[in-house]
Amino acid sequence: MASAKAFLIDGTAFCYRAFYAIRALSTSDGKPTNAVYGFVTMLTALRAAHRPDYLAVAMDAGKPTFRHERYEAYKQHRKPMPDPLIGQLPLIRELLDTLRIPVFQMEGYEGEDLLATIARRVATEGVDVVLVTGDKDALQLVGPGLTVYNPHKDNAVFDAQAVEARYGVPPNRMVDLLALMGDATDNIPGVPGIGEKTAVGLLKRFGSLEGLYQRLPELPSRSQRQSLEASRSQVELARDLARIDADVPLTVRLEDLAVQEPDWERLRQLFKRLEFKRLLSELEAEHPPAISASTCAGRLVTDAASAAPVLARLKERAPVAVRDWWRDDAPAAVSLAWSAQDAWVIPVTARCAEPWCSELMRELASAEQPKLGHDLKRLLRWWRRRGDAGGGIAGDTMIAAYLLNSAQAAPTFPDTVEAWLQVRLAPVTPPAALAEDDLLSEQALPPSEVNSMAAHTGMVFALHEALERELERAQMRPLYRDLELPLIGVLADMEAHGIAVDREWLAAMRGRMQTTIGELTRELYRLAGCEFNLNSPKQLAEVLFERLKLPVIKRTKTGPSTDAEVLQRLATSHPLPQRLLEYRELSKLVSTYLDALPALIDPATGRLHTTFHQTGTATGRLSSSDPNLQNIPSKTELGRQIRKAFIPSEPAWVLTAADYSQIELRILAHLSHDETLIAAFQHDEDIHRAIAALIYHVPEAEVTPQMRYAMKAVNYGIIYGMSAHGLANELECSHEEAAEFIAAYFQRYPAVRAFLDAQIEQAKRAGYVCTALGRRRYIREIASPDPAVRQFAERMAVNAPIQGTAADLVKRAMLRLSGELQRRGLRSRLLLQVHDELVCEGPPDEADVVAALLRDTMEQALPMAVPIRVTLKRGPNWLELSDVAHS
DNA sequence: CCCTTCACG
DNA sequence: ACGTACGTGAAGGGG
Repeated sequence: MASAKAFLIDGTAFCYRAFYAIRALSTSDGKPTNAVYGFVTMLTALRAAHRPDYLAVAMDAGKPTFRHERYEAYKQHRKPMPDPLIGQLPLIRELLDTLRIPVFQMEGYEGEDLLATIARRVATEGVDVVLVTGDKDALQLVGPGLTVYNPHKDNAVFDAQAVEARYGVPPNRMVDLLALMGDATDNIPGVPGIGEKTAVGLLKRFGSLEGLYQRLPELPSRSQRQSLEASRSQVELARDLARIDADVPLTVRLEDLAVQEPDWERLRQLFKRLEFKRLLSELEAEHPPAISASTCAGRLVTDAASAAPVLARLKERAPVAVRDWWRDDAPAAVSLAWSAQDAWVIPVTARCAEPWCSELMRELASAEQPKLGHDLKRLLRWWRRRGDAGGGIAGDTMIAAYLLNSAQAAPTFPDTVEAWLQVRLAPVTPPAALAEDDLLSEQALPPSEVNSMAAHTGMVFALHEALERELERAQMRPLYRDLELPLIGVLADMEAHGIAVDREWLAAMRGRMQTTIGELTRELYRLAGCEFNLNSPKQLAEVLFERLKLPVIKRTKTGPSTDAEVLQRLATSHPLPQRLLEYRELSKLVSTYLDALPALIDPATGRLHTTFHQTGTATGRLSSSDPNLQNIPSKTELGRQIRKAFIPSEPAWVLTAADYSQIELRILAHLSHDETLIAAFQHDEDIHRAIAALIYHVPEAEVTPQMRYAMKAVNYGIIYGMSAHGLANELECSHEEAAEFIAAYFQRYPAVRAFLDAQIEQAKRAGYVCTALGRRRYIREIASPDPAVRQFAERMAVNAPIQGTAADLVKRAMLRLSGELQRRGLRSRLLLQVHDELVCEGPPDEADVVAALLRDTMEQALPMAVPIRVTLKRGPNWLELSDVAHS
């Protein structure tokens, strides 16, 4: 049997090698990682190739050693270690610790001294030692059972024979050789006129340095004699310096060096932190994320008897952690925990109808029962639909995590736990994969799954605590507690109630449009001279630009563009583009709305139930999906007809829609404190006209529609962080003209300029910008060296506080409105939010009260330096709305 | 799954 | 050398 192998690595040399071998790498926040990366890959390669039984790494202490004391110039010419490498040393230490590889380091000694010392101890136990280093000094240690391996020089392994073959002297004479010929890396000069060849020759003849000096007169060459004589003391010093000290006072036991299983979980965390994506995925492929938190034993609730203690706990009304496990549109199981050790799993689907389960759900849903969870809106919506009251949300980790990092859309619960608690939760087999009929059988819901679910649930408390602490630090607790948390219930109600639609109207529209689409299709084929897929931009491009030889106006990443702007321009040279625009408008309406909406009507209610996403945007806005009810057409007459399908849910009821008027501009005036802009709003007239009058220096009455249009574009440009180029594009004017508009605007509104600059400044300084209610958007790209990326970040920094404050405002209005509707016992209810618009329905006799409430809650949502105005309309559907007179 | 296009504010 | 306002979601094509 081959004897065991110990690989002892010169860590400092390894670091240098890794640092210079790997191109600059860094994490997204700019911390260099190339040396760590190189260290990992080199070490992995070494282990894979040689499968050592023992491993150790020795590092220089970075402090003067006995060598410096004896020789001032020792290594003095060496440049200090580069800062980016120094910065990575702690990470490399952490890496080695995680890999469970022992690291030796001692003041006053170099790594090689430690390696030699360890090697000597280890060798006595019959283990073959391999020193991993590129330093020639180490060759002096070579002997029986000890070789030197330089992985970067042809994988050369030096045993005694190889040393002699390469250097012409045995290992124990290497110090003599190095002293004679010098060693540039250590700043040791050597003897003038004596190079490697001569030095080897001398040592062969005289045996050793000592022998050489004793028998110096025997040397025939006078010049060599003189040179050696003159540098004798220096050569002897060099020899002593080169001699590795294998007697470092250090305790080491062989078993400490035994190769161990790395701490995979910590290694995963480290790779993740360092953003080593490839290494991370390779690691996860071989070592799936560790299961943790499995100490939590969950108890299964399957009948009235096992439900009794849970019911009793619920009656105490202590905060409870809740997690829900969904199959399709209903929770397959709900798990509860009062502490990490006190968790219960209730399979819901199978037992939903039984009284004990209904009672549990009712107690849990109760507004009196404080609940902590992750995306509680989903459960709340389900409870509302079942007729349970629903409420009592004491915390939601999804919302809290979103407020702390709105850049990342809706992270899952395990991801959030991992990000904040550095714990990887064992995956739970989705109950959807479990048997439909019987969730209660051992096979369908094995104890390991129950325990995993319990572990997740128990983790809610710790996660929420960590998030709340951070919210407190970021001064977002009021935003969280007083706005976002209570909004969950409002949104759940809106979703659960849904909005009624007129199927017949949608079907009739669809029929009409299909006919037109058929006609258009035939005509388009005729105009093209061939049949092609009208929905394929690629095939269309071929027809337009190759077959019809029309000019390419602009390009996308993949080919010539065929978007509406391009087609509009081509329309003057050929009839096809115009027809295609018409086709596109119709096919968009049919596929996105007329086909999709009826399919999403809930058969149980006959209504559309959108999902509002409270954590979907970077700015604080809501988003809506399945279906998206925030992008129902309004701009073209044809598209607007779709709105006629949105109707009240009771006969004779009315819809009331309330729109903020120029909300973002008003917010800009408020946030910038620009007196001129504030005054313009206080006069409460057509703001674009008023601003145009100021910029063009004409009386308001003489502002032309073109002037007003241009000012409107400039106003929106400001909100979007405009560039002269963008504005020129929008206004179809020259770059110079656009620049003049902007200059004139900022001259008129200097505080606006200052405000915009301050946002960019704030983003640069703090890394984030804030809304009126303290909502943050982190903008890391603001420091990007790439000007395009940076400018994009600057526009985000300008836009986010404005768009986000508008979101704050409308959310507050929703909250108050919903509270008032409830408090007054009105039957009217809030149905939709479309960013700056709220839509309600209710009986006609409540319509005036509702209109007044909408106006009041929306206009008074936050104290502002400018008046906030709301336009109110009502009618029998979302299309046919008439103005509500100002009361 | 990514891209393009287009619906909204 | 290149594309240019901010924020979304959905559909359809194509690799």
